[in-house]
Amino acid sequence: MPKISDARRDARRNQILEAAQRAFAAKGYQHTSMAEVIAEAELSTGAVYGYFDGKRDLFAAVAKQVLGRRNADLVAAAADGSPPAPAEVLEIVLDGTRSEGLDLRLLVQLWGEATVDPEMRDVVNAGVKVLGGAFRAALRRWFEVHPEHAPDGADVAAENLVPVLMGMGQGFIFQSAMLDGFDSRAYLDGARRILPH
Amino acid sequence: MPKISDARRDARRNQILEAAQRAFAAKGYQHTSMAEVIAEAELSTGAVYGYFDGKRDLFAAVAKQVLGRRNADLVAAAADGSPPAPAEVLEIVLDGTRSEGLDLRLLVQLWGEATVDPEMRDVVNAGVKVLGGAFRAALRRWFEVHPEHAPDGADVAAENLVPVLMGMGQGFIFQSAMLDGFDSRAYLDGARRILPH
DNA sequence: GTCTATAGCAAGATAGAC
DNA sequence: GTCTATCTTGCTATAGAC
Repeated sequence: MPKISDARRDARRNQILEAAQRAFAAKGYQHTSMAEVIAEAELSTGAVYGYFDGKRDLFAAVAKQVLGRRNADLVAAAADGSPPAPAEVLEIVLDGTRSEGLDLRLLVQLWGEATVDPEMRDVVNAGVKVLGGAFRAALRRWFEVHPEHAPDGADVAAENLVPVLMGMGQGFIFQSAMLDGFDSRAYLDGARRILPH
Repeated sequence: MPKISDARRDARRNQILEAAQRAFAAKGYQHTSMAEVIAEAELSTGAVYGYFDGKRDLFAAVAKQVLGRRNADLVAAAADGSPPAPAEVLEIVLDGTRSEGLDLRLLVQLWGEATVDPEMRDVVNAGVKVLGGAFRAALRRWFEVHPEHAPDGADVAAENLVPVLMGMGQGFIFQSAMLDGFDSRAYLDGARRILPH
């Protein structure tokens, strides 16, 4: 039986998660000390360790939350109205990050960490799998309405397009986080030009 | 005046770089200690610090070498014969990494580090700039031969395609390094299908 | 130029009071 | 549940012999 209400516990947990997200985005996961996360959350060591096992656990939780929100965007947008075109699918997901003010460097840091940490790798794989499913479903619906772009059927067309469309999204994230003078409109224009429409 | 010949010095330097590349790829830049790099190179602390200022300097040098080789591949392939189609441009660069046996996780780690380390960020920006120039030149030549895909001229068509084509390459690198059961052929097939040809 | 040994520091996590 | 104080570990980089 918890000493404080579940609602209050959840609020604290969220307070810590949001502070961690800010801190990690600012200085990077690797270069952020627990002391900095704790200061950002305006709590004390003991309090934070009461909610999370440590720095890795905290980063994994932040990542899961972020990936979950991206997926929710796409599912919501695909559910109502006419199915979005491939380029629009990409824009929905990327716009979600922008409107949320998500620092895309955080995702690139997650990728880097996932290359050597199996726990993080699992988080990334799970995120890509879920998001990929949402991509596939949205594309399939669009190809059903546009059979002229799907000679072998909507299923096959969607299946073929998913990896490379996600790749274009990952490329956007990378370039946006990394390149001086990245032009997101030009990138999306280029994508629109080659994607079926 | 060097106490040992330049050739010998270069060989030592390369020995260290290759050891560092192996060590970083295996455990990740962040999680590799200098002691491990030194053991891999079969040298001693003092010897390694005689050639590099420290771990960061070493990683930057490894990254520059790798990016330089990728660029050389593309320049060489574009120079002779008929200009490669967009999908082929992508394949040339990605095949180069495979034939070299480069562990793509190394690049993803570089990206992660570059989000927080200005020196690494400069390395990545310089690499993308050079490689982007090679992409642009190759695409321009192809569009000149295929004006039906370039209504506004070869220059504009190439300019528009470069960011998203590089993005597809970055997506490939990410997925290849990260996803369980990544199918590189399926990815490239999907790319070929949407790219002009 | 290369070696061994170690100084010196940063930071993740814990112990115990309240 | 939350706080302060601190313990412990691991690692980068240097100093000095050969």
